Amino acid sequence: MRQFLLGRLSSLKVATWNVNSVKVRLPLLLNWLDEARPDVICLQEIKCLTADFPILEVRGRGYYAEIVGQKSYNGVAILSKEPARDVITTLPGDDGDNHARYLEATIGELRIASIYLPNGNPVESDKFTYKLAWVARLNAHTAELLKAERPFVLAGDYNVIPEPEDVYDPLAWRDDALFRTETRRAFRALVNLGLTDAFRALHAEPHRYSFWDYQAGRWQRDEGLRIDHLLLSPQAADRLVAAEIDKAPRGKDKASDHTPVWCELH
DNA sequence: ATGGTTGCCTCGCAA
Repeated sequence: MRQFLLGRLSSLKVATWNVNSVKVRLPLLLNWLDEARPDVICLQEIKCLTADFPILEVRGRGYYAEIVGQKSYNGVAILSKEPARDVITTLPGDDGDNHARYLEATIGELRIASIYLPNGNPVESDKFTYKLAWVARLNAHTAELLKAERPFVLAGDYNVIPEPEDVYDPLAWRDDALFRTETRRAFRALVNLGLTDAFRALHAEPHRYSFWDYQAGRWQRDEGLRIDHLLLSPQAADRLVAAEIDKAPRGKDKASDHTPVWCELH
């Protein structure tokens, strides 16, 4: 299997990054592609129409691009050194859902999804209902993916804080849509289908974050959330050799409020 | 401190 994952390469680096506008973040994105050289990177919140994605610039760095954009909000993409195959652009289960939040494709022998799960705030609104329904759809679709018994990675901004150790102040976030009991229960049900949280599988230490709010000096005080996750199928988890959160891009000028998370499969 | 910041075909909304 190994030699077929990405042709001549012996390992596969898979990353996820909510860039919060690909237009504004393009210099930082291109810089990170040059430095980190992921084989695949899933992007969220590109915040542009598909036709406006800077496809020539990423081609110049050696990446193919699959894009699901929409005006102003949301939007996901998958950049990869090898071209994507068998692309789907919506999460099955609700034909009326027109948010650009899901993209799934095959790269080499790896199935990969770029996920931008709904935020869900405020909790007393239909946005929270939509969030929980979206996770339920993802759960149902994942159950189908698992039947193939192949390596896959569900990568993205889940807008879910899995555990108290994944947030700087659990009490303050208790009733937020990212940390509500219903949200965490739905996320656990997804993971309990048999998925592995790549970062947590290799890092026991608490308070490792992938997002810091722009407001109130959260970055300067390292008061963040771990909400960007790489969930691996059993066949992918068997090949997991490394996982990291790269904090460096969050500290740069014109940073996204999220920073890249990546894992390596042998 | 019910504050604070960023990005969007911006003057309100989403995060």
